[in-house]
Amino acid sequence: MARPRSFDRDHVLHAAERQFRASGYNGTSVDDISAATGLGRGSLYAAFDGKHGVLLEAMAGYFARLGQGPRKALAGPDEGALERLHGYLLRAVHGVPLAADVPPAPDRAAAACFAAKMALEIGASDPEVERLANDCFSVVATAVAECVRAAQRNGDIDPDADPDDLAYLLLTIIRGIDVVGAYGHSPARLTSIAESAFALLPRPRHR
Amino acid sequence: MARPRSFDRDHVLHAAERQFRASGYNGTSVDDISAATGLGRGSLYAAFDGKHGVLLEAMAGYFARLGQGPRKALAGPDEGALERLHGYLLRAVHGVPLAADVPPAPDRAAAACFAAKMALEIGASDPEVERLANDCFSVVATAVAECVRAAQRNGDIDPDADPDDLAYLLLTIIRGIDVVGAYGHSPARLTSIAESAFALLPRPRHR
DNA sequence: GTAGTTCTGTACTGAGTTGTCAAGAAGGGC
DNA sequence: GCCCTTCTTGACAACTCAGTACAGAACTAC
Repeated sequence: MARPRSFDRDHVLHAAERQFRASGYNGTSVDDISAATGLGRGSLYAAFDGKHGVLLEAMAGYFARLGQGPRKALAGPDEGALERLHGYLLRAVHGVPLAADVPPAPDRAAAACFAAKMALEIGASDPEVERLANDCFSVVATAVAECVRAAQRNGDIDPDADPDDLAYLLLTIIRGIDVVGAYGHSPARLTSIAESAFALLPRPRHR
Repeated sequence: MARPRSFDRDHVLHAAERQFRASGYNGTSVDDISAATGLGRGSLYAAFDGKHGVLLEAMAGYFARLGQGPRKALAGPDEGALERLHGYLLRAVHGVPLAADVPPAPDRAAAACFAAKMALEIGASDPEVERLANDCFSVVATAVAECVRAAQRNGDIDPDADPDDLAYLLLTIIRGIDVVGAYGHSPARLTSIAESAFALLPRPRHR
């Protein structure tokens, strides 16, 4: 009974996310989003209620993808849990991809976690963004902690270590790699950091 | 033979730094800087050549302060080196203060390392900022590595560990704490992360 | 005290920004 | 095939921003 939307909502949000990650929130104008998505201003305002609305929805989409990216990558049997953690740490060197089948962003600052970037830039003055970013962190932290527990059950990590503490630490390191990557360090250097972190994981004592 | 400046250059740069750290680069207007520093536009342009110039000089000042803050805090005899590392990690929970005698910023995103914040926000499109930020990182990394070596000499850290790798990892964790802090986590949670990191430092085997 | 130089504040310009609006286009129900 | 609803497009007005220019103030040297 009415004209249907001619654009794919997710596709638009992806393009907007890429733009926000590349230029930051305040560095991105509505015209930039318009150009990146191909949508006119009017459509943008009608569909997302402006720049801030686009950001919130893009972050919500990002959050939703975390359930299919990191969470799936970390879930699995106890046996390979330690190796899954290892792989996850190493993949963090290349940043957080826009989507599973999309290559990571060319420059490292744009490859950093979307939620982290937005939280650092505007989280202090934007509670909604801060909360969304924290949600992103929490969901991955839970997945990492579960993977740590799996590795503990398999005897690969010291059973006395607190899995939640360890998960927080690992995620903190991964977010730190994003920052160090933004300084312009080579992937090799970042890999070295990730490997050092992995090497320090507490192994069972009776080894 | 001419009218002297009526403002203190360092004071102005400090105020500008606070503003940049609170609102980000693109979120800060020249008028904001003017209001924060009390300087008129004309004086700002004459003394610093505009917003970008203010940023570069503020970052240079930040860099200079690193030599008196972290570097001095980490330097010292081999004996207390491990404890100095411990203290440094724990202080990172409160962020990087504007100056030694100034309390840390009220909200955590504004307390994050100035260089890191700027690198993440505009480093990708601003090579000068990226380089300055990297300089900041390097000088502290060197100081941390030296402190690690001191702790190794004192038998508190595994002598087989690579001090440079460990320093990079520790600094990555500290930068990660900035990010996690921006999510709104409590200082207690950040402290827990810092303590977990410290606990994982490789101790000598013959203990 | 005066001249000369530099600093300070403000007004101005042009570009860029956001959010709105109205007119036209496109598609589904009947 | 017609009508109605919704989407889309582009233009518009109000505003903010960065950077410049100019006039006045302050200070020093003589």
